[in-house]
Amino acid sequence: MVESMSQRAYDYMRQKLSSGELKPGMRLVTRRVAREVGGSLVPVREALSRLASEGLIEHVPGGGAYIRRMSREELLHLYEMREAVEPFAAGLAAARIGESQLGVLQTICDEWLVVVRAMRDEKRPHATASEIDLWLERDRLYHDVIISATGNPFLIKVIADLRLMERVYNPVRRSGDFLTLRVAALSWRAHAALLRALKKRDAPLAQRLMAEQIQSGKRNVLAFLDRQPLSRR
Amino acid sequence: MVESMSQRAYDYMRQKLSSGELKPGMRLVTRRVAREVGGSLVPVREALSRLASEGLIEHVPGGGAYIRRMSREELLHLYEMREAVEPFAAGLAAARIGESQLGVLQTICDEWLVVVRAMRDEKRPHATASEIDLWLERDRLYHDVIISATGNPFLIKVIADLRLMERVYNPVRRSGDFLTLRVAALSWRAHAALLRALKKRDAPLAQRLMAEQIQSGKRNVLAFLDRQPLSRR
DNA sequence: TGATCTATAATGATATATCAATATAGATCG
DNA sequence: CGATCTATATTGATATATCATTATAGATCA
Repeated sequence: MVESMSQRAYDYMRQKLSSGELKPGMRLVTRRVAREVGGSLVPVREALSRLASEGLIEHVPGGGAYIRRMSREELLHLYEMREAVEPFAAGLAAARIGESQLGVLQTICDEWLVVVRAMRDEKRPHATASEIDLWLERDRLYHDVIISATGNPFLIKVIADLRLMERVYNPVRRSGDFLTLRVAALSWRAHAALLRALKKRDAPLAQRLMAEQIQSGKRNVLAFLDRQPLSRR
Repeated sequence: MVESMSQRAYDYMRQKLSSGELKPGMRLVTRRVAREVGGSLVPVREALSRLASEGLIEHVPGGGAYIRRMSREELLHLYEMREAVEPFAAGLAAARIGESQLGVLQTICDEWLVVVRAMRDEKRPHATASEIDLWLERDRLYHDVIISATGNPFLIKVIADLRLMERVYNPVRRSGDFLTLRVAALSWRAHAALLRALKKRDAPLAQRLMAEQIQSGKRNVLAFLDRQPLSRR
């Protein structure tokens, strides 16, 4: 057993949350999870305790564990929290990021640009499924690089948790056709601008650009929610 | 049983951390904790998992749980994290705090002023033990009030954890004679200035003043550490 | 005496068992 | 046929048991 059962159960649940397989409101039955990861109840409960502490699941006393639901108000609080820490992290990263990490970011921006140009040249208003997968995977990597560049484990942990929540609760990214040419082009421009700020070591600018990215994300989510009927499940 | 064993064990450990009874590097023996709280191993392990997730304890695989140690560098990261969130919270609080909460803060500042004047009039360079207790207890309350005023549960949880860490790892407050007349007077002035900013609903000023408070705290800790020989235990 | 080896105890990690509360599905009755 | 009642199963929460590893204390021997 290379890693503990507790850790395996924890990773298993995070993975399922990250992939979108576990959706808000779903019940987590301890024995079922234990069977799925091939362990017993104790390590699974430990994993669920950790996830509850991170705010991803909710324990109803005597009534089991559920993937946390998030009201519109709570979603706003989530974005508010991200506005507190992620721009701050971007500012730190501007001072601390290394050349090789900047190279990774540049590569990601180049890949995005390829997608944007393909969509424009082929006059496609929406990205393909594989383009969306690439886009989102690179988005995770891009932000991971910046956050890691702060070198601050507290910041890294908190932001990782917030970003996982964002993936669980942001309904936009699950909508399938969110990546329009317009959205892709704007997103590419914003990330490229942030990269330029990091290269120039311009901390205040990097901070401001990251704040704008988050606020833009928040606006998108709110607009989406307002178009949507009340969420089911 | 009004609360779950798991919660009781968790509260028990947080209490012991908060009071300073548990110090960095100490080993936590599951069976011993279980006996102390009157439960069994399972809920205690759940509580320890939560605390580990919060960064307060460290699990050495196969080797037990220890109160986390924090290097000078990690302590700097802790303060850096606080600089990210607490000033932000103070800025939000300036917009959202209610009149009654402002009244609580005013009362606390008044109590502090009484202590400062007593020390000055009686020409005592150091506070008494009971004055220190009062001072620290009101300091906790003061900051709790501000953080709660944000109304943002994410922010509240993260800052509560950071402040608990600060209590565990800040060696200054455990030194007994930290509350000199000078320190008390400066601290009172800083907190009173922040309160004025909150009353004026001046978010940028509140944010800046909170940042200065944290930076000042950081300087104190660093100066203390530099005067200190290598920490024992 | 001092070093090493061994038996014992302590401990972490996990598995299994227990018990009460809750949900579920039949069965019974009006 | 529908409502209610009861037996059964499921589940959460906790306790206890098991097993491997590590620490500890004697005991043995050079």
